[in-house]
Amino acid sequence: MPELPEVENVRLTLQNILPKGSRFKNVQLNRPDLRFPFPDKLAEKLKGQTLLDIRRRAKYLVFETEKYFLISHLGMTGSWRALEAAETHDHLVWEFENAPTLVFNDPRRFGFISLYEKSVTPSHFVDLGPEPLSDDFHADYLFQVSRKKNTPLKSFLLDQKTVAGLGNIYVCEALFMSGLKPTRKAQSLKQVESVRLVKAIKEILKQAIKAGGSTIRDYKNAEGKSGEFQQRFRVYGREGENCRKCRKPIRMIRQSGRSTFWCSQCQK
DNA sequence: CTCCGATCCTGATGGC
DNA sequence: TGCCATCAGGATCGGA
Repeated sequence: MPELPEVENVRLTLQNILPKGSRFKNVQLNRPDLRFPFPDKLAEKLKGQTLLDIRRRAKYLVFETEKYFLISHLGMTGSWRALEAAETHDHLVWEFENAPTLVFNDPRRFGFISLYEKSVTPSHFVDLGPEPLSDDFHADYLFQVSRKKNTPLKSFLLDQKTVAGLGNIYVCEALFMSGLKPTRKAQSLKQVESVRLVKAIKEILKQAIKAGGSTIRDYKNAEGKSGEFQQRFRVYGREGENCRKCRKPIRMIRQSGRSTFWCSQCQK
């Protein structure tokens, strides 16, 4: 489900729901695990903790309390939302002293929650590449890390070590916007092309964040609102439809088990 | 080390 | 209507 723009919108809406200083009153686990077991003694540890900030790194949400970084990954179908009252079949329920109850639900259970003392760097973050919207992500960087990479551009950009936060939708859209063919080897990237590609990635992500992310099927932010960016897709999910630029039919191929959508006329 | 396929899991959808 | 196959926004693991 959620790539960087969706997770960023979940973060923004969570910030509206939970003011800084909200204190955990009760934590209820309705099953022992999601993708991984819930952290040991999660409920006991969180009770009484005060929420200091809600951040995002790549596709991870980071809840900061006095003692902990609590990491939430949404997998494909994970969602946070505010509830008026408790009593629910959701997987995780958080009650606060002075804020609405928050629930996490994840039908496919590819998401997870983990908890770290603040002195520890969460293991999920160790091998992550730069944030795509930060100054650390620039054309020289992308050009350098693409040298000797024999993998297709598509897989290269999906790899969170290259740049952290892109998923299937935004990789397809960024490759279209920059006019690059998804099957090309990463090492074939020219310097001028890496400039175009970095610009396209930043542009697409900014537009998508502003549009509230993309809702293909069931994505909603924490306030229950769907995204709008799917209305502006140029290639994703448009197999057989005409390219908005050249009118040639959009193609779909399979790369590393994922669908790739692209235009054979516009992308070289 | 690099790269790819298989895998975790449920639910929605389309063909017969 | 019912049943089965296919597909899905992600990340990790193991083998080639």
